[in-house]
Amino acid sequence: MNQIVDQSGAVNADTAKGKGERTRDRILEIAEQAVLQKGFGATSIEEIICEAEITKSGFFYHFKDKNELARALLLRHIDQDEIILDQVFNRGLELTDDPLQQFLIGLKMLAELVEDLPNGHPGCLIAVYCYQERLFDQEVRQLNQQAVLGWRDRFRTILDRVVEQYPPNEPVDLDELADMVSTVVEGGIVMSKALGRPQMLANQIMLLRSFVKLLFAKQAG
Amino acid sequence: MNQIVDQSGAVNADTAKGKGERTRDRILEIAEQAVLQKGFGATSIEEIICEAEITKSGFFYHFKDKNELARALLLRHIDQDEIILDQVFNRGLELTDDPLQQFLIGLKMLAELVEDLPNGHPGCLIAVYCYQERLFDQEVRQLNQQAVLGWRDRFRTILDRVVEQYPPNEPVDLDELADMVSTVVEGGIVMSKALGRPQMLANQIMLLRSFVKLLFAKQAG
DNA sequence: ATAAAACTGTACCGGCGGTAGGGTAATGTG
DNA sequence: CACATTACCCTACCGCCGGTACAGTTTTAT
Repeated sequence: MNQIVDQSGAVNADTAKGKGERTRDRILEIAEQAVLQKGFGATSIEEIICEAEITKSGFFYHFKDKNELARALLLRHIDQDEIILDQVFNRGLELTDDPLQQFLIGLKMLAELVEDLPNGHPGCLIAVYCYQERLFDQEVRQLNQQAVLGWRDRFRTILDRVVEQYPPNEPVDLDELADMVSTVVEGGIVMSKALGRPQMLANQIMLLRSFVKLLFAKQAG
Repeated sequence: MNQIVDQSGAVNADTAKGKGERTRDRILEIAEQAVLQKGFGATSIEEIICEAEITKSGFFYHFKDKNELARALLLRHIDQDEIILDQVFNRGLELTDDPLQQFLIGLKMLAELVEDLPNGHPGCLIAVYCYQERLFDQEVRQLNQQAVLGWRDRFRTILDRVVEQYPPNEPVDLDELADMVSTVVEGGIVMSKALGRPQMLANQIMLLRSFVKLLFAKQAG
C-alpha cells in the first residue's frame, strides 16, 4: 500500500552498499514515482535514465528488460510496505494488551501516517499492476497475489485474537474483514487521487475503524 | 464503476444510429477493454484499429488524437455507470418505502450484479485514469472528479433520508459514508483483480452492507 | 597492480503516435 | 436519381521509444 521510508530508515541503508546497488536503487526510486503517476506502459526508459543521469546501456546493465524492472519495483515496494505496516501495527502491541484496542490503534496510526504525507499517498504499485496485468508475466502477477494474501494474513491474525474476547455483533467472515482493510486503503487511494484530496484516504480508514468498533462493541443489552 | 450494458439496453441502441456513430462506438468498446487490461499508455492505436477492422486514417477521422479518445472513453463510461447505478438503486425505491431498506437492497443488488459477471468486473476507468493522471489534460481530470462527486451525491441523498428515521449508532460524516460505497467498490475491484477472484468484490460490498446495518440498527437497549 | 564491476558510446531495428494530403466508397436527403 | 456530405482508405513520412549488439572505458574493491 505504501512505500514511504525515510532516509535513515532500514530500507535506504546506503552505507555498505556497492556503487552498483546504489545506482540500481536510484533507478528504482525514479521509476516507481514515474510508474505511479503515469502507469508502467507509459513510463519510458528514456526518461528514467535521463533523471538518473545514466545511459541506456547503464540501465540495461542492471535490468535485462522492462519486465525485470517491473519485478524489481514490485519486490521493493512489497518489502517497504511490510516494514511500514509492521511499524504501525506493532506499536499497538506495545501500548495495550487488548487485541481490539491494538487493532484500533493500528488503524488510527495508519490513518495519521497517510494523512501526514505532504502530497498525498503516492499510490500502490499492486493497484497499478492490477490494472495493467496484460503487460506483465506470470511471476509478477503471482508476486502481486502473494502481497495481497500477506496483508490478509496480517490482519486476520489480529482479528483472530479480537474475536476470542469480542464476539462480533453481526456474522462476518474474518478473512473478508481482514481484506476490507486492504480494500479501503486501495479504494481510498483511488478516491483521494480522483478528487485531489489527500485527506480522503485517512477519512476512509477512520470510517472503517468506526465500523470495526461497532462490530465488536459490547452491546448495552 | 461499471460499464456493463446489455445489447438491448438504452446505451447500445444501435438502431437509428448512423454508420459513423456505430464505428465510433465499436472503437470505444474495443479501446475500453484494452485500456482496462493494459492501461491507457500501453494501449496502442494500432491494435485498436486492427480489432475494429479500420485503418489509421479511419481512427483519426473519429478522434483527433489519443487524448480525445480518453475523453470519449471516460464520458461513455460515466454515462453507462450512471444508468446501471440508477437501475440498481431505483429498484429499492420500488420495493419498499423504508429508506434504510432501500439502501440495503441497492447494495445487495449491486453485489449480485457484480457477482454475476462471468469474468469478474472489468475495472473502472476512473481508477485507471487516477493512476495515469500525468497522461491526461485538465478536462479529463475534471471529468473524473465530477464522476466521483456524482457518486457521492447519489449515496448522500439516500443517506440523508435514512438518518431521518435511523439515528446512527456512531457519529459519522454522511459524505464520508457515501464515499465509502465508492471506496469499497474501487478497492474491491483492485483486490478482485490482484487475487484473480471475482467474487471478492461482491463480498466486500456485502460486508459494507453489514456495516451499514450495524450503524443504523435500532439498539435493543 | 589488477581483475572484476560498473558503466559509456555508437549504431541499428521495428513498432507506434501522429501528420499530411489525395482519393473513394457509402449514405442520407430532396 | 442526383448530389453533397459522411465516412472512410491509401501512401508516405517524422520522431520517439524499447530493445539488441558489442566494443571500449572508467571505477571500485582487494
